[in-house]
Amino acid sequence: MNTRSKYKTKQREILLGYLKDKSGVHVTANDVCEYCKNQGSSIGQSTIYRHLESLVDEGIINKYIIDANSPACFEYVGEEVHEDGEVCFHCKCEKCGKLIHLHCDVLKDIKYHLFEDHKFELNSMRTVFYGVCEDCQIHT
Amino acid sequence: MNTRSKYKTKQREILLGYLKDKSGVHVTANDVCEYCKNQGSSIGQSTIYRHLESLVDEGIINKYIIDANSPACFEYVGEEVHEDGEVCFHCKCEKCGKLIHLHCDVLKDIKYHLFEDHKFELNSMRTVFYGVCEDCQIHT
DNA sequence: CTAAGTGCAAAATGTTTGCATACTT
DNA sequence: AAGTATGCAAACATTTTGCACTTAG
Repeated sequence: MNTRSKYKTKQREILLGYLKDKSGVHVTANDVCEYCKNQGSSIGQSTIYRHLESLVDEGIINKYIIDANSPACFEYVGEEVHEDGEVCFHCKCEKCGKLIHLHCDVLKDIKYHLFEDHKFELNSMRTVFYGVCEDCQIHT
Repeated sequence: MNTRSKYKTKQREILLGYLKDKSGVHVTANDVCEYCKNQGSSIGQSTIYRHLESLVDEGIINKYIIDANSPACFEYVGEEVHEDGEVCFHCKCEKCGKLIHLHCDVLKDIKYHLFEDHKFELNSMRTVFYGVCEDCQIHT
């Protein structure tokens, strides 16, 4: 469980830089692999997985598990502490599998409503809306 | 994607019966396997997975993914037909595992909002809100 | 009779682990 | 020098798939 990293290595810098650069976007372990490959500075997948785990542990990135058979997604959330405010939702298309990332004020109200009226403290990080995305509604 | 079952088979009956019996409890694909084995009427694992998928598709059971490396959990939520207007949401407590059913007008608006503003057609049967229930907020 | 369901074993997937080597401090 | 980090390949666990066979309607 205690997987925090202690040394500053080239691999960690590259990985963290990439994640930071992709702030607000979902990134899979494989995306990182690909990126590194294309950069010439390839990083072993075990190293990538190990760092991703550390970073989640350290609270620098978040991990989202959308579906059993899709790869987990990671997202940079920063090294600063995040107080309240930040509410982010995910929509998963049941047809094409696309993952849509929503930062929306109206949706923030859901969290408030659930808590006030239903005494349910929503974990918006983990909650995923299933449905059909725009593209798939057309191509039916 | 259209995996609804059309025939009534012995295997489906056994599986559904077991799930119904375990209402309110988490059940993994493996649990079903074990149960069947112990009942003498063993069912192939592919059949189990295929039925579980159908049942999720039909909205009779819900699927919960807790962690990438743990098996998915399933839970019976009922066979009643939900008419078009009926929007029903489920809240799952991350601590005690309790499943809460919500019929709420405010929540209906979410569906409308997602469609109007994000062009996303929500499947409310399949969407689960994760969070912490009232009881578990107190006992922390 | 036909379409759907079954079950086995093999494949696929995403992730983790063992271990020898290389790097940080 | 000592403790970490790395990377490969092999191991893992869960879930899916191909295919021949059976069964429900």
